[in-house]
Amino acid sequence: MQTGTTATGPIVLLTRLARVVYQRSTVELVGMRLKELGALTYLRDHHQATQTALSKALSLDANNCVLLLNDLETLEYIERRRDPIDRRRHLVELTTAGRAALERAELAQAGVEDDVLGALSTEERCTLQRLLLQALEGQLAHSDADADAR
Amino acid sequence: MQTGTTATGPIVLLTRLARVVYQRSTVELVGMRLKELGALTYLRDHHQATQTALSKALSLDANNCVLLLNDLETLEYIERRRDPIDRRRHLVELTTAGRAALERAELAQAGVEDDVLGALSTEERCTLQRLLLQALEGQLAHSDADADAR
DNA sequence: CAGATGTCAGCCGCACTGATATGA
DNA sequence: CTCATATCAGTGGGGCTGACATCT
Repeated sequence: MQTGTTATGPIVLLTRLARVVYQRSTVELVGMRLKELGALTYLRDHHQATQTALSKALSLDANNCVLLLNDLETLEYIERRRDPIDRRRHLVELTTAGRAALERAELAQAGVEDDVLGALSTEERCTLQRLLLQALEGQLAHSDADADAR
Repeated sequence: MQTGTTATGPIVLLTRLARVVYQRSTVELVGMRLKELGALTYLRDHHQATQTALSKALSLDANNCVLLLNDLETLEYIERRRDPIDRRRHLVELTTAGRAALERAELAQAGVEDDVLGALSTEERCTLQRLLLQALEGQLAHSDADADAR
C-alpha cells in the first residue's frame, strides 16, 4: 500500500510560499501593495482593459477591483475612460507615471524575489514561472465563456 | 537594452495562483480551512512540535497559531500537552481523529489540485512541488538561529 | 531578576454581500 | 423591461499589536 509520506501537496506548499511572499512584500520595500503591482503589470500587457477582464485575470472580486482602481487612479497611475462603443464600460489605461512606478516597484520586487526564491537557480525560477503561468492560463481558459466579447 | 516584455515575475504569478487556490478551497468542499489542512499536514510529519516551530513553518503569526490550534483542539483533531522538560512549552500532537480528517481533506484537496493545476502534467506538478519545497526550505534555513532547540 | 512560551483582547485592513445608478 | 457594468455602503473573518500569565 502507499507509504506514510503523502508529502505535503503542491497546493499547501503554494499557500505557504504565498504567505511568505505576502509578508515580505511590504509597502515600504516595494512602494506599493502586491495587488497594485499585479494590476499594473496586467495593464501594461493589456491596453485598455475593461474592469471585468481585469478582475477575472487577477482573480479579484469585481467590487474589490473598483476599490483598487480608485486608489490607483488617485495616485494617477491609471486612467478610466468611457468606452465609446459601450458606454457602460470603462477602459482602464496605464499612465506614464503608472508605468514609471511599475518599473520602480518591479526593481524592488526583484529583491524580494531573490530573497524568497534564493534557494532556486535562475533556470529553476524560469521553470517555476513557466509552470505558474501555465496553470493560470489553464485557469482562465477553463472559466471562459465570454472573455473576448468584442 | 531590455525588451518591453518584463513578463510578470514569478512572485506576482504566485500570488495570483494562490488567490485562485484560496477561492476554490472552500470549507464545504475540503471539510476544513486551508490553514488547518496545512497545520495538520505539518503535524503529521513532525510529532510533538512546539507551537513556535509550527508557526514558523507555516509562516503564521504566533498569536494566530494559538487561535488556529484552539479550533483544532475543539474539533479534537489535535492535543496540546505540557512539555515535561520545559513546562512553558506545549507539545502539539495529531489525534487519531485528526489524522482521519486530514486524510479525508487531502482526498478532497486532490480535486482542487486537479482543478487548479489541470493544465499541468503529473511530471510538471512534481516539478512545481519540488521547486516550491526547495524555496520554502531555503526560507527556513535562512531564518534559522534556533529552530532545533531540542 | 530577565527571557521565553503561550494566551487573550482589541484594532485594522481586506474581501465578500447587497443595493443603487447608468446604459445596452 | 431585462441584462450588464460599475460603484458604494455595510458586514464578517483574518492577521497583527500589546498586555498578561506561566515557567526557566
